[in-house]
Amino acid sequence: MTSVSKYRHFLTYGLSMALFLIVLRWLELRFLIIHNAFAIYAGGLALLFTGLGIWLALKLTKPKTVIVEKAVLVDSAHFLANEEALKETGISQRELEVLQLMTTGKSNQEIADQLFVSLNTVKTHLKNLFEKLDVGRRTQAVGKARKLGIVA
Amino acid sequence: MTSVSKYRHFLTYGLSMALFLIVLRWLELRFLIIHNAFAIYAGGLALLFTGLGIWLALKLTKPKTVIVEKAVLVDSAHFLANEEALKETGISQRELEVLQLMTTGKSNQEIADQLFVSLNTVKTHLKNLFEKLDVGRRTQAVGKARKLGIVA
DNA sequence: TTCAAAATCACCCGAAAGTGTGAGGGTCAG
DNA sequence: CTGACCCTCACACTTTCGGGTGATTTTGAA
Repeated sequence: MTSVSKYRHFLTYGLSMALFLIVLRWLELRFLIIHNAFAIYAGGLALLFTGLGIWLALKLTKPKTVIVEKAVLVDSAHFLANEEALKETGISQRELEVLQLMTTGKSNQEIADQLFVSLNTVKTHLKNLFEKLDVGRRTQAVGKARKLGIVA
Repeated sequence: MTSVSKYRHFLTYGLSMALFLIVLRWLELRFLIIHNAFAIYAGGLALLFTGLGIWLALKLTKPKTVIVEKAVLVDSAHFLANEEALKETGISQRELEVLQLMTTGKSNQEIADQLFVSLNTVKTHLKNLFEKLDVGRRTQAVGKARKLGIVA
C-alpha cells in the first residue's frame, strides 16, 4: 500500500534530479564555467542538501507518528439472578440482599443501616456468605457472585 | 512543547548552512572559480534541494502517521484498557496494574508480592487511585473502574 | 541541565473488615 | 416436640484498609 507511492516519489525525485542535472549542464555553459569537476560538485551538493532536508523533515515530524486505534469488548449479557447458583451455594434470601448491597460498594455499616439490622448481623451474614462462596474477601465475593450470575 | 527542539534543529540547520557556505567559498578559491554569481547559485541550489528533501521526506513519512494499531480479541476473559478513561482520570501505568490486581480480589499484600514492591507502595498507589476515581473503598473503585471500561 | 511527574518506601493511627464463639427467637417438617 | 435452618445480635480479637505526612529515587520531557 505504501510501497507504490514510495516508489512513485523516488521516481519523481530521480526525474527531478535528472532535470536539475540537465539545467545544471545548461547553466554550466551559460555561465561559461567549463570546469569539469563542477557538475560532480553541484550534484554532490544537491545530494547532500537533499539528505539534510530529509533529515530535517524527519526530525521535525518525529512526534507525529503515534496514532492508535482500539477496540472495545462487549461482554455476554447474562444477568438475572441465577436460581441455579443460589441453590448450589445455599445462599439465603437475607444473605443475597447483603451480597447485592456489598456489590454496589457499600460498607458493612451502610448495609446494616439500609437493612435495619445491626453491624454484627451484617458481619455474620457476610461470614456465612464468604464460606458459601468459598472466598475470604469481599472483593473476591463480588467477583465470584458476578461470575456465577448471582448479581449483575 | 516541541518549540525548543524545533528551534534547535533550525539552529543546527543554520549552522550547517553557514559551514557549507564557508566550504563553498574555500572550494570556490580552490578550483579557481571566481565567478561572482556562483556563490549565490550554489546557495540557491542548496536551498532548493533542501526543500526538495524536506518535501520528499514529508511525502514518504506521511503514510507513517496513519499507521494504525488495533484488533484486541475479546472474550469472556479479562483485559481491555479504555485509553479515554485512563487519560480522563490520569491513572498511571503502575496504578493501573494495582487496580487490575485489586479487581481480581487480591489483598494489598498479595498485590505487593506480585508486583515486587512493598505493602506501603501499594497503599500509596491505591490512595492516589481512589482519589482519581473519586471513591473511598476498593469495592467502589472496582465498580467504577468496570463502569469506565478500565478493567474487565 | 533542569524541572515535574511517577514510582518507591516508611511510620503512624483510626476505622473497617474479617474471625471465633455463643446465644435467643422464629418457622416448618417430621 | 424436636431437630434443622434462618435471622438476629453481642463481644472480643486480629488483620486489613484507608488516610495523612514526608522522603528518596527514577524517568522523561522541556
